[in-house]
Amino acid sequence: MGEVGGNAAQEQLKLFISRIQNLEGEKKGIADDIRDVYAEAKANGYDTKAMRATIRELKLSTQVRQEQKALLNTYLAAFGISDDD
Amino acid sequence: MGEVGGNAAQEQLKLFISRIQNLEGEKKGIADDIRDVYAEAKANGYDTKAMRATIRELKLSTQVRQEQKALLNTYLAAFGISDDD
Amino acid sequence: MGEVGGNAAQEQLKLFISRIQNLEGEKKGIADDIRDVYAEAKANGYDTKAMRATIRELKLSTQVRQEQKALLNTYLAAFGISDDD
Amino acid sequence: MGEVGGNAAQEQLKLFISRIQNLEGEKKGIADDIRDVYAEAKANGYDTKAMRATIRELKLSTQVRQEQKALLNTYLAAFGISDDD
DNA sequence: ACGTTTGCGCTTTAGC
DNA sequence: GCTAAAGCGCAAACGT
Repeated sequence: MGEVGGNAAQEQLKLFISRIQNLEGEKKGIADDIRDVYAEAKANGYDTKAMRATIRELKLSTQVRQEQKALLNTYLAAFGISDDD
Repeated sequence: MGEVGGNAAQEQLKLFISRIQNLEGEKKGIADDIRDVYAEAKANGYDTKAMRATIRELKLSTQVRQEQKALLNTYLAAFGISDDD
Repeated sequence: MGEVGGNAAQEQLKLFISRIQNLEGEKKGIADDIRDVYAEAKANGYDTKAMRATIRELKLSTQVRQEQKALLNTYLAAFGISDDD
Repeated sequence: MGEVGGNAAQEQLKLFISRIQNLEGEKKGIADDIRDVYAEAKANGYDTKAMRATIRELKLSTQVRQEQKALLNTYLAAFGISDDD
């Protein structure tokens, strides 16, 4: 009669996994969209390699800025100075 | 006169890059959601490593899985190890 | 008027960092060597993916390996799939 | 008489894997050395977190410089200009 | 000492 | 098919 605990746990597990699979599907869809944009840009005569390099550089620059800020905070912390910003 | 072709092209390029950056942002958001689900599952007592392995296995076709295992067993045999446990 | 303690400390710090950087360089060199061996094996017709899997299995103790497989099978059972093939 | 091809191949495989395992052992040794240097620095009163941040920043700066150069070359190539440097 | 969080290495995937 | 880059998993490191 009714479900045993083991089955309930199994159902919950299946639910978690189902959610993840759905999200992975969405993620793949987004990746496909990105491919499409690159293809469209290429069809309009743009150099996709240069575009990718540009995007990468923009991302890296942001990272460096964040890292420098973090580094400063680390130094301040090392000297017991609060770094509330 | 108005805009020269070069400027229009630049605007179009910036638009393409902007679209890609937005999509990459969305993709990252989905990835974060997936991480959250794993975290929630972990909080409910599930082993996330085994969950990941499960999802991987479900994704793999039976044929591919068997081929991979067969080759691994062939290589392990060189060390006198059987993986049939 | 000799060196102040601050400078000596700075020199010592630079030395520590230099040692670490050198060691990291060596470590990267070893990693490159490993890549080379895989490349050589591939050139000789071996499947590097299976080789990596083999090395991983050899590293794992039998007990741990069996525990992992048992848990995976438990999870797969929720989907009515047996991994005994 | 002599070895059959299969055995010879097995021996070669074992050799490749053995070489990789040795290199991985060396790599681990280097990693341990790095840990030791950090421990020694810490024992001398230095802040290891700040040290790690410093080393990371130095590495990242180098990466950015290389990426910028690569980006320039990509642009030059996109305009059909040779980038021999 | 443990749990959390970040960095590093590997795996996989996409482009050429 | 190969090379390179991005994403992910794991393990060590920090803070509590």
